[in-house]
Amino acid sequence: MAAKSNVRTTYAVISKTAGVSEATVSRVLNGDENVHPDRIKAVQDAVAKLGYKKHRAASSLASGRTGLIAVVIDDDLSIFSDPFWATVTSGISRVLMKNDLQTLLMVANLDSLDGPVSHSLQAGEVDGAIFFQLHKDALIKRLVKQKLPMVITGTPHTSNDFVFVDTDNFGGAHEATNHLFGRGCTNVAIITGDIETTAGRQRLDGYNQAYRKSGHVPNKQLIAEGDYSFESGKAAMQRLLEQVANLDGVFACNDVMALGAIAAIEEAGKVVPDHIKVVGFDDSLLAQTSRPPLTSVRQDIGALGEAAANLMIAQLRGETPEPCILSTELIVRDSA
Amino acid sequence: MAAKSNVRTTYAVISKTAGVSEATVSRVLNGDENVHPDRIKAVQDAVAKLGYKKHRAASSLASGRTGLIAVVIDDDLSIFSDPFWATVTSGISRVLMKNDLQTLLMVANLDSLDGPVSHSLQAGEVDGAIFFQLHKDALIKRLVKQKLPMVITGTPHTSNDFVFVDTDNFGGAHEATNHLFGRGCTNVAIITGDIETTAGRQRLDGYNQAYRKSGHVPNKQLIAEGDYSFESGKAAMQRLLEQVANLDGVFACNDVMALGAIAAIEEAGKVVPDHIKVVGFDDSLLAQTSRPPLTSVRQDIGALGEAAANLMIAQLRGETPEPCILSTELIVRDSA
DNA sequence: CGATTATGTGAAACCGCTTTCACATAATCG
DNA sequence: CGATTATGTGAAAGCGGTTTCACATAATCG
Repeated sequence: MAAKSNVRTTYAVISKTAGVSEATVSRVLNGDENVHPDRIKAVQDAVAKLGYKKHRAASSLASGRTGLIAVVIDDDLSIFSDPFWATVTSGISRVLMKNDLQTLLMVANLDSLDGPVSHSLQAGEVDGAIFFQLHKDALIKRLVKQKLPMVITGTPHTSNDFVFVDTDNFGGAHEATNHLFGRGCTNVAIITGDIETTAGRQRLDGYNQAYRKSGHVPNKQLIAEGDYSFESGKAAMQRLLEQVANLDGVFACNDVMALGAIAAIEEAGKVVPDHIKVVGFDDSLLAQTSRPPLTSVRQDIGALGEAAANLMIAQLRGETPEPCILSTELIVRDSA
Repeated sequence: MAAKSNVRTTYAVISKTAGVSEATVSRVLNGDENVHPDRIKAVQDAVAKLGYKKHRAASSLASGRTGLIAVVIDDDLSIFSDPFWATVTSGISRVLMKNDLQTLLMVANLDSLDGPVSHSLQAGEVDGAIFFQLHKDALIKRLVKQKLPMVITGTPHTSNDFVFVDTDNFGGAHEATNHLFGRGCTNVAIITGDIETTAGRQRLDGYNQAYRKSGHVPNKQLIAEGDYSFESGKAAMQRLLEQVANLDGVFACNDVMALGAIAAIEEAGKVVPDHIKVVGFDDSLLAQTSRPPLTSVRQDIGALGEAAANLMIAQLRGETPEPCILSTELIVRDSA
């Protein structure tokens, strides 16, 4: 009388209830075309009735597909204070989940080609990997050879052969700089981000081109190098204030540096935006809460994640998708 | 002549190279005590030589353990701008990885007891789950019955039966309030967070108790309700300024609201900290970059994640660990 | 209308690891 | 010193799906 309760529902049970073989159950559950409608129905009914859910491990073992996509993040300083990747990741996760894939998070140092992450990826523990802002290409190159589907968030140094998504850094910087000219500025400086990164260089390029288009020539003195930190923004601004007379506009390559710049400007006794106008990049929370509220280039970070996930899914289907560049939007507030 | 290259190394290969049975290979690789040292050595050598890595799916299927821990995040607004959970998660991930566990990220709406997350967890796709700031206990309660090891980050409403980690919200708020009195304030208001949450209530309690200890009685007028947003902080402060004469100190339950409060104070023509002193909570990036720099209660968020992971690991070992409360530190800057 | 091609199905092998069980050998005991 | 108890090991049976293969039946053809 004691019913065997709580035994896992398996194909055995389903095939019995539906009156078909386990093979057919598998076919139905994997969307095989060549199954008679009646049986498809029978299986689906049984599945619904029994509340069946496939056993991932068993399925993986048999099929070789794990249903897992790794999101790999270099274990860096920036991670700890930057809401950026959190947002991207949640975008990725949402899309993957909709496609019945799981997100495996790997936060680790990627310098070594021999770390646990590297092992996991090479051992086929995942069906694909999405990378964030990589400084080292070595690992990626190796994985590409192994034909592991990959997507890179941010433009890679060696742009060939990789599938990537990125914000339109160039366009955003271009628009920001343009906006400053449009507001009547004539001496517009830039506080760059880390020029080692592709994003940093692209933003600088955008600034330069906008400058040329305005009919002026970008003076080298107007280019101050920062590293995305508050301090660097402040220091860069102080230097600019000393060296450049008539400075009336600054494009900072992220919001944090823009705030640093504003701090420096106010310490020098000048007023934003009356004397000097400031534009940031990211449109982070900081931009909204600072005083004066910061004009900034917004990138749709969630969309970035979703795009990355979609590119991954395309690859899993066997397609070879084109890289994807997402456009930006200038949010105008009081600072410029 | 064509060597079968690129075939996966399996126990079959290892057992041959090491001259033992597959069973013994398994024993060695799972740390079984009862194996002769010589054979352990033999197996380990073979493993090293062949660069072997266990096949997770196969191992899962056979053992019932997946090696996966879910990190479950309610798909809420807060996620998108709050670096908090990113930091916690990376702490979790780091510790888990060290213990040969993987982090499965699940960002989803948890209201339904029938969503994909719920299914995954109940279907045994993971060995345990770490939850963030939950509003609904229903899912958790069900999982607890299924004996799925769980850790909750943040204090749950129904505090019994759950293993959780949290910041010492009470202590932090207590210290913050105390600090204001120590600075000579006599009329100290609080801008609370969401009182529905345990954290919000605990911070209020800390404020109240510190107030009483100082010998004064906390006036109801001094308690303004916020919801952690900039706007709410600003609005709350405006109300306080109207209603309370001689206000000279404010404890805001997070940094964002503290900035909102400062904005309101300055708009009212008063100066921080000369007229009114302000303390925040979180010691986020905002606190460092605001003007004046914000005195704030710092919580070690990375440690919170590590603690959560460690509690999970303890449960996996069969222990029933005590909840864990992490202490805070008051970072004194210019605002108070 | 018999021969050929499509279509649908189930039996069974297999994916790579874990674990039970039986068994051989070594250590301990009365 | 024969009888117990420990200790170490391998053969083999799963774990729960997927996929090949052979086979039956239905549709199409000359």
